[in-house]
Amino acid sequence: MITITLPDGSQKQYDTPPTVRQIAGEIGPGLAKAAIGGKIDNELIDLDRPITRDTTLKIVTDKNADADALYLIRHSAAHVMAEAIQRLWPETRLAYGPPLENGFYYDIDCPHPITEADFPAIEAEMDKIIAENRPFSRYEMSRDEAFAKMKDDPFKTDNIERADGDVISFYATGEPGKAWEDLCRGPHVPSTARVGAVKILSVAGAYWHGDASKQQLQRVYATAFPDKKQLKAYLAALEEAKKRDHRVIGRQMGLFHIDEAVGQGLVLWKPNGAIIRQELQNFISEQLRRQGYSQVFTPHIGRLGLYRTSGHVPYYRDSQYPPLIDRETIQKLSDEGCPCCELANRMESGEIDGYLLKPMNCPHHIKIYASEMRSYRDLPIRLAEFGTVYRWEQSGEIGGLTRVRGFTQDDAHLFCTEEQVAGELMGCIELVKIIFATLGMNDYRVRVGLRDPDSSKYVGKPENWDKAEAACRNAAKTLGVNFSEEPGEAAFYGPKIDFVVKDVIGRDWQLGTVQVDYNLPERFNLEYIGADNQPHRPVMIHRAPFGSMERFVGVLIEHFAGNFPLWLAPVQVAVLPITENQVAYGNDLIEKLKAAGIRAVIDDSSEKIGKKIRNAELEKVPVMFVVGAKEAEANQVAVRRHGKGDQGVQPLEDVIAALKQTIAARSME
RNA sequence: GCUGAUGUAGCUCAGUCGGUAGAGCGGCGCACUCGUAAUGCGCAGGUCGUCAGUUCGAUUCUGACCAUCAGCUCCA
Repeated sequence: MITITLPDGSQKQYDTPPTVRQIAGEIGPGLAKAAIGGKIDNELIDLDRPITRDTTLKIVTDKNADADALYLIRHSAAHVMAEAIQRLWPETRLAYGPPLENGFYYDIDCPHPITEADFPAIEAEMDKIIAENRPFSRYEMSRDEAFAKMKDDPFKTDNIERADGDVISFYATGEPGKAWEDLCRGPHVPSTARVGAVKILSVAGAYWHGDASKQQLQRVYATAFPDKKQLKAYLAALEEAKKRDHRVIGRQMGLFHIDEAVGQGLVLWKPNGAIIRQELQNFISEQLRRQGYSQVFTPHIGRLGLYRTSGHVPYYRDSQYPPLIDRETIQKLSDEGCPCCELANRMESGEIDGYLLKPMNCPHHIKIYASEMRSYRDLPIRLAEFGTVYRWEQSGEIGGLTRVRGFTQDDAHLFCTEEQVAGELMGCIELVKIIFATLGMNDYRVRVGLRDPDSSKYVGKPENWDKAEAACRNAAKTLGVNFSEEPGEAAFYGPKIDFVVKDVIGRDWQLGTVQVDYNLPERFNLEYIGADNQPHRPVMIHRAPFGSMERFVGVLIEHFAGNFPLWLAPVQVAVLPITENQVAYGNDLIEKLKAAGIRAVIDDSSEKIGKKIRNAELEKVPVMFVVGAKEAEANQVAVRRHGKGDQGVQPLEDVIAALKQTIAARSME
């Protein structure tokens, strides 16, 4: 007897294993028609797969396009796409084709380089297969049989090796043995027609097993929905998201510029962008004063030996700008006929000195700490700097403000005793939370980055790592937010707590970070004198609540879609005189706004008021003062808010007082 | 770094089957003096990403390089 429990709590009992199709049919013909699969406990299954145990059952339908339905549809669409591609290019071999959050892809080894021009043909072929309405038929065999069947296909052989269990399944779209088929764990929709509407999105290279030393395959990205309407809505949403891209808005609003002549990944902050950055810096500086930080300044370069001590040289040579060497040394080496590779070797060995553009601020801050004898009474010492660092990121990775080669961290290093670590970590996390709350950024995830036990890139003793990882884990637990532990995501000197957000096209970016470090204090032999009059080693905490100003502002632009709250808006008020006769009054307003510390511009062009309003709206200026003869007469302004329209005529002094208050409160308005 | 695509005016883009280019917006000028998302007319602006090659002639064809975009890999 098999008992099936439905979502409403009702139960059904069967003598022989029922299928989802059968159960759906008993509930109602409409449901049976809409059903594309089932979910027993937490496992998706085919519509026609017998259920052999007592379980809960949710019937998955394509009427309700939830995550389960989309998973089935997209997993099945991947098969349809693979079949279509193999019809067009029969020599194509299939590697791996999983569903994704918003679609699916298939990694293929295809002699024909697929380009966008091929998409319509692939889609047309897919549409044919969908129209053919062929059933997805599952059949199974033993692992050994599967190996024998797939012995000529290295990708599928590899997939079998990675599969769990002794039973390997195949899905044919049609009659097994006669129709197209693929090795697959399933489950799938009952027939190709249920795949609905598909769209090929892009194609890119992808390494087999994600290993850059392995063969590169073609990865075709696509998406699928139950019907054309939902597909269209998704594609429209993608287009909308692109308009929020910080690279687009950054240009429109004159926030930043990246110039080929300056260099890849090197950001020029234009006046409007500089205002946003400065406001953010002012904001965090206030928090730092409150939390007892000390501001420091350090130069952009440091001698190689410093980074040899820290561990940056030689481990991170490939991700740094090459060192600078003084002119005399270069001349001397040139006279000796020293080749470049020899120069590199001699610098690495320490035989030749040079300066590195700093890839991190910590060594400089460490030297500030070490410049005086420190007592336990001095601790914790918190050194903060908006420090600009340079890293040689791979060219293919660079883009916009989110991944750059020169960036400014809102960096600080805390030197404290072992006992103070937990409290200091809490303070750092609090800071990040304040920032996110102030800016209304609630959609973030927290990652605790731990060391990868199999990697050799880390410095320091295992026992130090254990202590540091425990401290991070404990601090994360106090957050009140879910977090994931991710091995391999640690910094080379210690574990970290990262705050990660998504950009408009769904890419993850690390913003705030808090890192515990027992290792650099040891490498630099840092000390403080304890109450016992003995030297002790401090613990270091690295933290940057924004992460980098560049990346943070990039993400922030997209978060607000350029519609910044008043305190951050580059232009806070646009004064719009209705005719030239009010320009003098308008200029008067500008002076008064300036005196109140409000950033304002006047549109004294000879355009009509409608055009002036349109321009100010497009420039996303939060507040507009529309002033005509009546307002000038009465020392009033007609207030208009961006996106909200006319707010009515108000006395100037009242409006300015209200704006000042909103700005001072850093309100989200 | 790898795979693929792209690069024409400040921006968005059209165009040239090889004979040195055009629109809209923006800018400038003039007229209009206007009440909550586009007033009209005129003008200026381009070594068609860079450098080679083929050709009588290259923005167009070929190659290399640079940059941008997407993905992969990487990210102290």
